[in-house]
Amino acid sequence: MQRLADRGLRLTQQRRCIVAQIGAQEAHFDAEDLVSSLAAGDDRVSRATVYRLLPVLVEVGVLREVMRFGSRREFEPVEASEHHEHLVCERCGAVIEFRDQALEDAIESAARKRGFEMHRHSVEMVGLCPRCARAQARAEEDRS
Amino acid sequence: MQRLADRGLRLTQQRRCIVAQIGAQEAHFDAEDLVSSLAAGDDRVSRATVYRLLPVLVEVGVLREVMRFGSRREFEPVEASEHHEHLVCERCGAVIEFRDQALEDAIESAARKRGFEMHRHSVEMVGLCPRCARAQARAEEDRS
DNA sequence: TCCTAGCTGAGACTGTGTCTCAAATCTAGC
DNA sequence: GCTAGATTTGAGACACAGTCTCAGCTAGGA
Ligand SMILES: [Zn+2]
Ligand SMILES: [Zn+2]
Ligand SMILES: [Zn+2]
Ligand SMILES: [Zn+2]
Repeated sequence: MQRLADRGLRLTQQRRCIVAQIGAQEAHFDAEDLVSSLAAGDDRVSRATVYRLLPVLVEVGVLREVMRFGSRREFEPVEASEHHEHLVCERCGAVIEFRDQALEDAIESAARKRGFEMHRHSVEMVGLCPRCARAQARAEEDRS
Repeated sequence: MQRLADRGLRLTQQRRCIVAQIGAQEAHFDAEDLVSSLAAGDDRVSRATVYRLLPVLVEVGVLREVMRFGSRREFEPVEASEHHEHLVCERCGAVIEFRDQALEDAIESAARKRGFEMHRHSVEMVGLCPRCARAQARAEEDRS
């Protein structure tokens, strides 16, 4: 909230509700998640207001937009969650978050090497999580 | 085209046109790029047919879907384009493709370390390209 | 308290992608 | 080559995510 005030933005009741609701979300969420959570509660915040605030929160550094294959824009809080990358399981849909310093270093280095001033980055790995990889292997064994 | 026949899919005139048009595209393209390119030519292929074929081409391994921040689904050919990562400039919109073996190794290693069977991955770096970074620095100098 | 720039809500609008179904067409089998 | 029948197509309706408009409201400074 303070970040908003610092930019001369007003601390309206709606914005307080949205920010509070973001705190109650899972690590990843999208605008519709917020809209329905807010609708379920007693707070009255319109869809337009939610959609309007999210880019602002990215701008002031409260949220980060997450890269995706799907159709909805996804966000995650910047604070309270160290930067991390994502493993997405193709079979069960699980999203595993992880942090790997060697990988971060390699990314920084690749950007610097090309004269690029990197502001943010995102790595997404798609495949099979350990559990599904085992299940898959077992299924193939049975078939043969 | 052969990949389609192998799956028992028909080699229609429309599918030939679409595949040919994909060959004429830039490295990255989306469904609307194809629709308008085809409309400009003499080929008559409906939007629905283009949208229907793209997931099929991903399925048979001709295309790969690219992860993105934007709103349109993007694709790129699997063959004829070595795997690479992306630098996206926030200011001029340029997309710089690059390949970095150290980065690839770090990614492979991070996945293996977590028991993940990785099928594909995608790295997107967002910031300022060398040209825009210089322009930005110059602008800030002038202001002070 | 009053003033006003900034904010909000409702719903129209846009862009992207999917679905429906009658008509067209590909392919196998003759 | 012809025929039959399953697949594919095209046009437009539909669905979904997100943006915009504008009249009315409100936070917050004077
Ligand atoms: Zn899994
Ligand atoms: Zn995350
Ligand atoms: Zn640039
Ligand atoms: Zn690429």
